[in-house]
Amino acid sequence: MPDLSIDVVAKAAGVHRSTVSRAFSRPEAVKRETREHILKVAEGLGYTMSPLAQALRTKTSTFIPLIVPDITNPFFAELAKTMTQAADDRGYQLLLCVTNGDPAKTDGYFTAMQAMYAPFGIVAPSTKVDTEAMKRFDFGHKVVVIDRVEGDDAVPTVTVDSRRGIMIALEHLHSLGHTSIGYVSGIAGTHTAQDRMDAYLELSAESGSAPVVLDSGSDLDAGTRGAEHYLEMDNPPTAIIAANDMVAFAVISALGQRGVRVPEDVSVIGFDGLALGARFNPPLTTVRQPIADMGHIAIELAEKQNIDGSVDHIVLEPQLLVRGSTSGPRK
Amino acid sequence: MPDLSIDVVAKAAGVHRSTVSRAFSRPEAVKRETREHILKVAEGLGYTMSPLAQALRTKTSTFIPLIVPDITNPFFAELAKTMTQAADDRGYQLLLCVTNGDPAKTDGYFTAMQAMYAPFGIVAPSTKVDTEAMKRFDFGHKVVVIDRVEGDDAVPTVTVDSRRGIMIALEHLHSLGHTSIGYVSGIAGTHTAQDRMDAYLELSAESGSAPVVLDSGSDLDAGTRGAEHYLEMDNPPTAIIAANDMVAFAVISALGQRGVRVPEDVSVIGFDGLALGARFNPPLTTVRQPIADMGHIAIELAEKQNIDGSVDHIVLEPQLLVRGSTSGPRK
DNA sequence: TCGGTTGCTGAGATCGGTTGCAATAACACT
DNA sequence: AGTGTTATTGCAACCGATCTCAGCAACCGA
Repeated sequence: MPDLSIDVVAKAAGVHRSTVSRAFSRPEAVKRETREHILKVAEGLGYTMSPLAQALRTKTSTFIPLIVPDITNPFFAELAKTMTQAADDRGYQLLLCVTNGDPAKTDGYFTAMQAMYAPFGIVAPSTKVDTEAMKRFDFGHKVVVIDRVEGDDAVPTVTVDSRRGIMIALEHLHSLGHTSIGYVSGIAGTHTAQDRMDAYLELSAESGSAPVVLDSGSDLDAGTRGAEHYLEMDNPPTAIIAANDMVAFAVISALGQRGVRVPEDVSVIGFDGLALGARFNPPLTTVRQPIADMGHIAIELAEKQNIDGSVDHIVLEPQLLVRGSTSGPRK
Repeated sequence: MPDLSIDVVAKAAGVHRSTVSRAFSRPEAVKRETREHILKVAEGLGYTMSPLAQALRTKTSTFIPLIVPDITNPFFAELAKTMTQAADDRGYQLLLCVTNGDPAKTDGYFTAMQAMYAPFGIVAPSTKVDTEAMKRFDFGHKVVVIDRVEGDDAVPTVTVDSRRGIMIALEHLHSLGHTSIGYVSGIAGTHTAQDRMDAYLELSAESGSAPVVLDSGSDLDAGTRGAEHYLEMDNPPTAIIAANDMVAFAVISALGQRGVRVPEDVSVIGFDGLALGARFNPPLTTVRQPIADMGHIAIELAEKQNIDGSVDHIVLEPQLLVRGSTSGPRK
């Protein structure tokens, strides 16, 4: 594969490099036939422009970093998937950056992002660590966050309405006849986790039933502990809301190992709407986040901000997704 | 953030650009004190070299593309996770490329990879499409494939021993007392899927029991169809081997919806060893692939090949991971 | 026929580094 | 002191594009 530079094409087409460059990046500035000829020659040679050289010169690239803490978490995986598509649709190239919760790595990715002249980046939920780093690198105006953020003002965000989601879950459970509804918390550090918990506490109180927090832990074992707590109770709730689908899985699994069946003995509802949930045993009823929309919107927000400097905060509506893990309470 | 180029540092340190360059990339070529001084100045300015400019000039970068068909599949997610780490350990930066099975995208990533001067790339399973593209782009000698490959010779591979894995599953099931063991196939197009199927067929025959292929389909619904098939049988097997964990999940889920319980009514064993399986209901017994090892080894293989041109084929041993989805056959 | 536009293309500097080559300094040896 | 090495550093071309500016031809109206 002979090295193909713009000069090679230029020579082959009998024009100057700058003309070739224009033929590609500013078509209207080149005479129609010249351009067509150049394009044909380039095509024949199998030439493509070097994104590196391009980025170096123009100080802007088409690389969009997506920073997630853990790609193993299906929520982030689905997000990554739809965002890859969304980015692609708009001519960007998504770069997945997995921090594994390591602040040093977050820092690393931010500097890399800077160095690669990424026009903007997307940060998925999103501990304080990440947002701090964001500011430190003066990226406040080039990042979209998929979560609510501390100083809500500086950076655009897209979130789903946590309170509404919990409300939907509660309503669903109420409508099935449940009155005693427990809660198991999710991954700590994120605002959404906190929001969901708060919403549960408030809405429970409002509806007159006492909140039962089975576990407020942060790690992946919250589900397991929540289940244990449930088993120890004299008068356990007849339904459980899990802060997210992964936790719901863990709860159901742990319960199952103790002989408690879902939904026969206790109903469980998740939060996320993972595709995986459809293949769980039983299929998981859950509050669905419009993940695909989030991806597209995040990119739109970023582009919009880059143009007119606007900082928007989009809040999406979650939806109820009824599958098999909820039913009426056991008599 | 003032633009930080090598010249800025050079001026600040009172030396020439080339000296700064050497201080970073060829330390031994600069007098100790000079280097230290430069590094200090750079540090103070918060300077980092531009990987872009560097790659452009040296025609080699530290970007390692990892090409996967679907990041939503937990197997690839786990692979991506460990490979990110492995790459990081060696000073590389992993770029996750998700093709969603789109050949055009695969092509796109390959050219991008070429343009970015990636020293090599990793392709995870891996339909014919991918391997063809590999050759088309003359990347045969710069790619490691995580799967077995057609013309096994040209490109280094790391795989786990499918036959051995199936054997382990079979042995486990036999030791529990099962004699009639069904099989549900996995995602098509990959060699590993074919290998596992073949191994099942052969080994079943050898052990004297007739193979029962519940579904040989390729898509994600193979599990569901397999379960349906099972339900229609007059004399269904007492255990099922699923070609991979995802399929196992689907099988158990579909079975569960029809009132068939695992492992009480039928045992199910998966293949992959996903962390997710531990939180399934019931926790999934499975044949574990050493995913983390695969990641590290893939990178080692690539580096080795880059140095001495060797093309190795590493085959790893799978392990049995007993959890809760298998037990003795129902009397 | 001449000054003024307009449209297109070529020259050459530049982005941020790398690197072969030359220049200088320092040191060893006869 | 004279000469040969060796260690450092500066110079300048180069990687593959982009972009401003200038040159040039065609075109317009008077």
